[in-house]
Amino acid sequence: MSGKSVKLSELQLMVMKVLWRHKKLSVSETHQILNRQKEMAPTTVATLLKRMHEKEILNVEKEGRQFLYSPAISENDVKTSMLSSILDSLFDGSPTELVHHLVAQDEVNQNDLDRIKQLLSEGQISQNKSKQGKDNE
Amino acid sequence: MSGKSVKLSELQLMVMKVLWRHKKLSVSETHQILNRQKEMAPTTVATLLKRMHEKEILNVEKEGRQFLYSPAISENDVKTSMLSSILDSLFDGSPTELVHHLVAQDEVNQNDLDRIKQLLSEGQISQNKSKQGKDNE
DNA sequence: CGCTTAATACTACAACTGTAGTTCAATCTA
DNA sequence: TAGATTGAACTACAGTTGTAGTATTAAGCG
Repeated sequence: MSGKSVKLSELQLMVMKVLWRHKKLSVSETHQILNRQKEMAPTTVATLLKRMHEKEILNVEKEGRQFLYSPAISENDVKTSMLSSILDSLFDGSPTELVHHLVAQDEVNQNDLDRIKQLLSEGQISQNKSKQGKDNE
Repeated sequence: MSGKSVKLSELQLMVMKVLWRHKKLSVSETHQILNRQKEMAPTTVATLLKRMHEKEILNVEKEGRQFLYSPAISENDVKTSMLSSILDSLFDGSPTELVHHLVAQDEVNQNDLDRIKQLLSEGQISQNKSKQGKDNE
């Protein structure tokens, strides 16, 4: 399971990232955080969250008179889904192509290269990846 | 240049792929090709092409009484743009993370792995960051 | 108990997208 | 030359997204 193709807009992704990090937030909390990156009205955020809930990418629960939203899909699922989406649509499903492009366009520095190789070497067995960076708040 | 952020929908990408491959096509030719993958009315294709031209992602030229459309942006630019877009939005700009994810999910088989490693080795030696000013964007 | 406030609900609207019908004009063909 | 065909132009419409104003309602405060 968890193999549904999720496609999120830029903004929706911003919302998700906030919620992945904070687990569960009210509308106004979400607004406060989002507002730092991009100014918008509180009602805008409310609408966004509501719609995202309608699409079942967010869960809601009521606490008192306010809603608490939380992610209904994991960051990993979204990454997988979006990555495999561009993989198919742009790179003919070839990860090699993708990586090649990544390297060729210089998005990757020597350090990255080393780490990637490192990771590839140990790679194919363990798929343990959990690194959560906290930023603001 | 060529550092503008292009974002194309799935369908638009299909159109682009057809045009990248065939260089220059009339509406009906495009329709015929696209129609194999996804059934749609000829007028639909015409509308698509027209809109894409309005957005300057396609060039047009008139031949007799029909239009010939051709790509106004290269496949490479689109790959770069979309790749760097998800790189930033999903992987905090870290190609390592991206590759890691690619590997961690079953998208990559042993053969891919080998080729990627191979390719990384070359990348590291030959085109070793011969550019400092990645002042794109 | 009224008033202010906080929160949600409802409504709106424009741009973009997928989709395609209808109309009109140019061409080809019998 | 008239009818059929081909292409493009114009129009339409619903769904999504970004954006936010307005209305309503439930609390909390004096």
